[in-house]
Amino acid sequence: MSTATLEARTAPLHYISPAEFRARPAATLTTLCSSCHLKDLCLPCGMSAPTVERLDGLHFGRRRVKAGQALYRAGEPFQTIYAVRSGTFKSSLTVADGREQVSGFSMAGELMGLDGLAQGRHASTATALEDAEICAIPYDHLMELSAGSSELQRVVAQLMSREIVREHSLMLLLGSMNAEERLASFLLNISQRMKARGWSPSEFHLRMSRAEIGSYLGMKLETVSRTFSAFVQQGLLAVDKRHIRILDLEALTRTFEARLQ
Amino acid sequence: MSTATLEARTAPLHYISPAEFRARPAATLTTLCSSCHLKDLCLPCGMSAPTVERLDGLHFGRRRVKAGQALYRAGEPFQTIYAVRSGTFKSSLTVADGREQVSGFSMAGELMGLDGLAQGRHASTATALEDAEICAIPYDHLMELSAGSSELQRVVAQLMSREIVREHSLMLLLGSMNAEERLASFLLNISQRMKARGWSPSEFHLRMSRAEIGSYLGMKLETVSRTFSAFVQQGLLAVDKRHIRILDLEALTRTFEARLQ
DNA sequence: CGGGCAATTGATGCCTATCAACGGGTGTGG
DNA sequence: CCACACCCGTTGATAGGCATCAATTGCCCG
Repeated sequence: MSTATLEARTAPLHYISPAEFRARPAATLTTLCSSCHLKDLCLPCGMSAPTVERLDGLHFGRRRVKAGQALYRAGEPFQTIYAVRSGTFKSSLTVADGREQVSGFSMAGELMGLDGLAQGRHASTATALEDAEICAIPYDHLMELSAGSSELQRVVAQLMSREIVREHSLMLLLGSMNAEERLASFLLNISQRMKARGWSPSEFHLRMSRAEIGSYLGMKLETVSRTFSAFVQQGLLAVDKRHIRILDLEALTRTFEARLQ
Repeated sequence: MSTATLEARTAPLHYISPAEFRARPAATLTTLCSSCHLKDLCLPCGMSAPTVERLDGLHFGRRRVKAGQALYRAGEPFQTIYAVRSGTFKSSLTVADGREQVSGFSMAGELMGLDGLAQGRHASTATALEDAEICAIPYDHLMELSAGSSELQRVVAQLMSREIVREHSLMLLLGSMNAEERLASFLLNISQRMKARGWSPSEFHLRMSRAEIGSYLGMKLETVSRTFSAFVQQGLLAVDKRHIRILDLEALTRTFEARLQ
């Protein structure tokens, strides 16, 4: 881990404030969806070519976010949704005493911030787990544009609905699975998302700590660690810290489905 | 409980199929949002008067749903969202073996079915817990109308975002609260929703079984029952089956906040 | 009156949280 | 340059909370 990374991860919670972050001079780099290598994963996914070209008119600003920095924080005014270009983020909910619950992880091509629309303020905090780059999508502009395009309107609505469905499955997990099922489910999900991005689905590097995985899965970090060890002993995985190799995908899937049949 | 109610609740899962249900002749009764007594809770909430009048043009169909009937089922094509006019619904996710996990309860003025948009098919099943009445809102028509009204567009998007935020808090509950905190949280939530509807916030009748509450809160029905008994012993509640009286709201709130400070 | 379901309560065991100790890696400061 | 602090991850011992199995009551209805 680089010096900058460690500094940021261990700093009092955020390295520079998001307000400060956004106060920077406007990004000089902008992105065109039509020529983006992520267009099959990201906002344009499922759109017709003409509609994607309309998106180009918005010239989404690109920004870098260093590991440990917050992209936005719960309570801040909502104006922008974000698409991950590179790197990994965690979204977390903060409760009164400052403890956090991780509500999701976001990888390249995934959108963040849709939960801010309800109250006009961000409902969660997005933190980079490694140096990352994002597209900033001004929500107002996107709405104006989609007023003139039923297709764009549909896609945006679908994205929000997909977020609801995603949370459904997390509720299933938190409500009715045991530790092994939870971790298996998590690993299979990561594996699929890696595959969709052209990476190996069977060997990857986790960007989050055991504590962050545990928070996401509703268990303690020690239990996460023990469950990893159990999977290794069962011959399902090879684990070296955050480096994971899936040795027996079918058995892992069976573990995950233990409660589903 | 009426004969019809019991019949329906104990029938092999649904009394008449939703397909059959929807194949009925078009409802003769339609509803105007502008003159609806629920307009401050429901879809029109937060809209300007002119926009609400535009909604009137859609003439939402009204339908009755008997206790135990499914309004829609997971996997069915998505065309319509629904607003509860009267009665209570549960939304549930079904896993492979037929077991269900309750993902929410809906009361008068609340919308259901927004999760169906993601895949074009309903992601959950909505079942009436008592005889109920709903407004059927054709999603296509709503989209057409909102293309011409940025205000309507905003409200619909906010409704979806609100659903995401609602699920956030359920994730917090499932991920980090113990049995007493979960049940306290549930009761306080019901209490607030009762109050918003002009009913007593301190004395009400639950429409769902202990098993349904347990499924929603990620615990077993026996634990729900025991936790109710514990609250009675602590003087927080009076409980007679499904009839609940909150005796010490502050203490209940403290229980709920035990993990939040 | 008997069958079936909802709810309650008791006894027991398991899963996971909790507390604790240790090793490895990395940055810091004497 | 090395001792030290700190964080991350792992593993062990123990305790506690909740699931599980089981029995009972009350209620509704056939």
